[in-house]
Order: sequence, then C-alpha cells, then structure tokens
Amino acid sequence: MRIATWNVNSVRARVDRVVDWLVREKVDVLGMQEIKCRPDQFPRAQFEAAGYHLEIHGLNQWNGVAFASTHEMTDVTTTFDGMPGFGEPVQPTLDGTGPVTDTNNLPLEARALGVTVDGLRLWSLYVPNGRSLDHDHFSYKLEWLRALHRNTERWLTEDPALRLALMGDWNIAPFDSDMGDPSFVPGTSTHISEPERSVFHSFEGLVSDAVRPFAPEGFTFWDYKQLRFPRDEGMRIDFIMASEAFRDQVIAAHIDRDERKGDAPSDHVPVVVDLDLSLSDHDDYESEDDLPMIFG
DNA sequence: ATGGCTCGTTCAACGAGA
Repeated sequence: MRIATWNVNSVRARVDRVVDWLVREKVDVLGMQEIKCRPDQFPRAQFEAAGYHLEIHGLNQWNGVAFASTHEMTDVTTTFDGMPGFGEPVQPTLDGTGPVTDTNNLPLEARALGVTVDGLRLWSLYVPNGRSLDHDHFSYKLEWLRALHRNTERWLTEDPALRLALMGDWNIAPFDSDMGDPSFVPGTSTHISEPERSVFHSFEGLVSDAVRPFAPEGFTFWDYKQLRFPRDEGMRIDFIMASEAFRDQVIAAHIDRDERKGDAPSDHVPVVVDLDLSLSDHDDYESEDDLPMIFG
C-alpha cells in the first residue's frame, strides 16, 4: 500500500500533474494540502475518472486539505480538540451555517482532515506558516501544534496499537540539515526557531518520521524565487510522522524530487511511504523470549 | 534595501505563501 502527502499549491492549477502522478506512481492514498478551493470548486471528475474517492475540506481560496484514495475512507473529521482559529473574531451561528469558531470566536481554518483507511488513521495537515517571529500567526502556529500534540497523546493512550500517520506540510525544518535556503536566518526566521523545533521534537515518542530512515537526505520544498531549485537551496518541511504500529509496516519511503521539475510544478514535492499491511506487529524481544512461538 | 515567483480574486494590485 502506497501512501503519500503533497502540498499541491492549488489543486485546480495542478490537477493534471497530480492525477498523472497518482496513476503513474500507483498511489493508493494521497493527503493534499493547499488545495486553495472549496469542495464545490474541486476538480473531482479527473480524480474520479482515475479511480479515486475524495474527501475535501476547503473554506475559501486559502489553505484547504483533501484526501484522494482508491480505498474507502471512513471517520472523516476536520478538527481536533482545542484547535485554535485565526483572524477576526466572529460570532458562531446556532444553525451551523456560519463559520466554525474556537472558544475565542476566531474562525477555524481548513488545515486538518482525518480519515480512516484500511484501519490506518491518516491526517492531512497544513500547519500554519507563522509569517514572522513577532506575528500573531506565529503564536497561532505554536498553539495549533500544541493542540495537535495533546490530541495525539490522547489517541495513542486510548489505543497504543493505533496505526497513526500525521502527514503534511509541517512548516518546520527540524534539523539544521533540513534548511538549505539562505534567506532563512537563525534567530530571525520562522521554520528554524527554537520554539518551533521544540514543539516538533515534542512529538517524538508519540510519532516519528517514517521517511527519514529510508531517505536521510533531501528537501521537500524549494521557493519559486531566486533559482532555489536549480541551486538545491530547499527545505525539508513535509513529513509523515507515524506511530510505532504504523512504522512497523513501512517497507520503503522516498521523496519524489522529480515532481519539482517540468511545467508548472508545485513548490513542494510528494513524500511517499510504502506499507506491507500483512506484516505482523513489531517483535517484542522480551515477549519473544518469554513466549515461544506456537504454530497452529 | 528591495525584490525576486506563483496562485486566487478578479482586471489591478494585493494577500499569502516559506
């Protein structure tokens, strides 16, 4: 089973490339970010003609997340507990027709979509950018991630065997080697600051990077400006962070750098994991010693 | 010091991205 995440930077501008890639690479499930449209504007026909079901969460021209899957998707959710909103305060409407807000009456954005596929719990996540260290968007970014962390902790406490993947554009370069764009300066830039890296690393122990063991090098984003791609001055900010039970079934992973080439690419490339769902649970050496295998 | 690209909205610049 092949699962991928891709910040497509407008699904309407990129639909041909995205669907071509899905078919060519035989991808079973794709989590997309920055679809930049509402569900009624989503180019459904091309995905469906290629055999994909869709789940779409988009409110306007900003953000937006979606899943395309050849397998059935269930338990679709667009928020997690305590997810903060951003922007001008608005009053929520009782009939549910207006914007959904947080406890401060700030509108929730379309940045998260959870689905269950073949028993795998998958999230397509578009973490807020932060904009600058002194911007309201930066504290929003940190609080959004802290809320996600609290939920992740709860999900895995309730079910330690949950096969969970938090995949998407995390908008953080967690290690120095993940930042190759010289316009990002330590101490003054987002994506590499101590609080961002700290909250990213706080997820370790709950989920960890399912791709890096198979792809230790490589960026997932290159700015459109200043020849960043030809110079390979990119950033690694797109991750599939997975629980241990999920990682036990991962047999390969890669970053599809070639998707940054050619006509009208997204500025991000797909990040891919391959799973063997028939693999049994990770061997626990203690229990293996204690309990000899019994063949029925 | 500034802009550099790209997209959506909508036709002229601007917000947002990272």
